[in-house]
Amino acid sequence: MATIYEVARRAGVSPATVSRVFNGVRVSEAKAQSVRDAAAELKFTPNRTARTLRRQSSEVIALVIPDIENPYFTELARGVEDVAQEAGYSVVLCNTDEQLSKESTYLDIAISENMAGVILAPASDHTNLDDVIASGRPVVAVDRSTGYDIDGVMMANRAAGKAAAEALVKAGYRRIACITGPREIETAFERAGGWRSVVSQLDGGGDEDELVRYSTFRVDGGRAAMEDLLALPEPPDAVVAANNLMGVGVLQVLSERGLIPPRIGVAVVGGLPFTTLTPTAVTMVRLPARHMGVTAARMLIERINGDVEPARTIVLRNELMPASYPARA
Amino acid sequence: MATIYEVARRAGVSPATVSRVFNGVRVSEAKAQSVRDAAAELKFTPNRTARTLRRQSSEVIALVIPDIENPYFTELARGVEDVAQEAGYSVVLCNTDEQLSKESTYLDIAISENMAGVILAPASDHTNLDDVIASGRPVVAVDRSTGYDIDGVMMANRAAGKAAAEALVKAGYRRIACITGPREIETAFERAGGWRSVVSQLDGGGDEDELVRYSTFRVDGGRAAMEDLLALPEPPDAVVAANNLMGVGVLQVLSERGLIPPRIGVAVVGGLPFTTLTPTAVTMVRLPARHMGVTAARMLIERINGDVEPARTIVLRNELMPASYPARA
DNA sequence: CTGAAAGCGCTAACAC
DNA sequence: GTGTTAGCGCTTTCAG
Repeated sequence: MATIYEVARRAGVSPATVSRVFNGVRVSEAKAQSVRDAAAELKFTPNRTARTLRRQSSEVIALVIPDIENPYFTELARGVEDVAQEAGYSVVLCNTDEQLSKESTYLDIAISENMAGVILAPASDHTNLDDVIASGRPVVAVDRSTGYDIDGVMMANRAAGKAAAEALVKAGYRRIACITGPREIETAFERAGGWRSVVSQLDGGGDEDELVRYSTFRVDGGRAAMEDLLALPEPPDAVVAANNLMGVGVLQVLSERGLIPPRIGVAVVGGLPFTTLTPTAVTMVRLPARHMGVTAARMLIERINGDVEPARTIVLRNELMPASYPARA
Repeated sequence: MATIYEVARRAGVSPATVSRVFNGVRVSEAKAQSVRDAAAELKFTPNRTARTLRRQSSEVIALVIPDIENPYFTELARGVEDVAQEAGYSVVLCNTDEQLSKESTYLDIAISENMAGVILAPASDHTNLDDVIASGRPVVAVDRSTGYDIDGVMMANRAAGKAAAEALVKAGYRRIACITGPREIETAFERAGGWRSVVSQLDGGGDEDELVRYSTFRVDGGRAAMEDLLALPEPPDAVVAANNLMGVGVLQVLSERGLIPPRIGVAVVGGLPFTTLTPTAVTMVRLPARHMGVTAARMLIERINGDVEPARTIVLRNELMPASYPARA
């Protein structure tokens, strides 16, 4: 790879001038042109590593997410990417697998690679951000909050859980279970909280603990929990799935057993990705994942550009897509 | 962030010794210990940017894929990631959106960030790898080939298309269409080729051009093509979808029109991700995406470690999951 | 085994 | 406007 020095020699200018041309600093048109020509002939591309070392900051931002195979997070990633690209940043995607150790490795890398900033969907509420914050890099939390005083973009999780449960109540179900993610994950806990606030008002209130299941935020987690609920002496007549993948798992189990909605009521928080034959009798509470990514990326870039306002948290509204029920059985 | 010099001073040794400790070069145990202590007290983390600049190579590998929202590619990414992590590399994921311009930007970045290597699923067969190859970085192609003499891991695409079509023939269908991706994408073309080799043998052979559709490798692409086929004066009685997302689109359209398989036969190359209620009457030709990622990552790491054998291409076998048909109508 | 010192490629004062 | 120069933090000869 050619360096700035070779370009400079060929163009008959100093290395500094070459640097200026590539950084949009004013240079006489004649010299600028000969630099561009020389650069083209040598196929010169500025070495980002050197630039980063010198500037103490790179043009890449880290997006750290817990599950790259979850379409919710890839949609989020698209949002981040589109905004970042626009602003001249590239995005590196880091998958933590919900593990604190992987998360902390990636955070270290973000620091030691001098990345411009990080957008983080924390693996748990024990995530340690001391170092990255001490390093001065801006961090924005997405999807889940952190306990630190930093920017964040969240979903209205409680409201989403509530809306899901209410839709089922309105449809006439009375024994409504909830399948959610691990207690340590805020979104899981909050969505279940929304559900709880609804079912505790029902006639049969008081059964909540019997009807909630904490599992993994994945398809198999939803499956296992649903099977468990069906094995109850008095199984539920409806269920709220607290995320998209769990919703898929729930529907898989139900359809295997011929309990297709509305036989058993189903509401899911999040969309059902790539569905082919979804029963229309499923309520969805759509979460604007892409929008969350866009918003977070914009905030981060403002911070990178020197914004020093106090930390903000933005809560995104979700959208209820009520089930349409077929003629009543 | 502390530097190697501060650690050195505190430990009473030279910077070189600190460097040695962090690079596993032999140093007397006494000094090593005091370096470790000093580093811990100062919370020292080696600056990767500086190391990269000096070494002319970083510990990150680029994975460049055309669609991060396609579960096929995220599954591939997981495979890559697991192997890379194991070997001490981190993976940065770059999404090209099937656009050559984005692809070439990311390739440039990989070079100018001195990345250790790149795994690339080319956006088209016009992908230009001159620069990255000239830079000496190893490149492994996945999913699609490149026209360059480099390592690659591919699916048996023709065989997959053939198997899909054959399964439909065996099930008794005779007018079998094919919905595939853009002609410029090798996998699209090859899978269609497999289908063609089967249907051209049928009684009604000769209709192939009428029954093939080239569209985008996405859900809406599959939808549009399926609708188009159904509008034919003599619509097909079955269809091969050349990738997972197109398969989803096809099934969506069919189920909206009450043409659920086996009313119309469907075979899809790739899995149907996150399905809830898939008719059992759908044939799938499973593609081992994760395995492709694992294999590619291993090859790349061997190259990074100095392997100079001639380029190899590995073709992965797919797995036919035949439809199970309900009692005949 | 250890230290001194050069330099990876670039940018940003600082002088002119 | 432009050139000179001093590092950014690290690794790696080269001596000792």
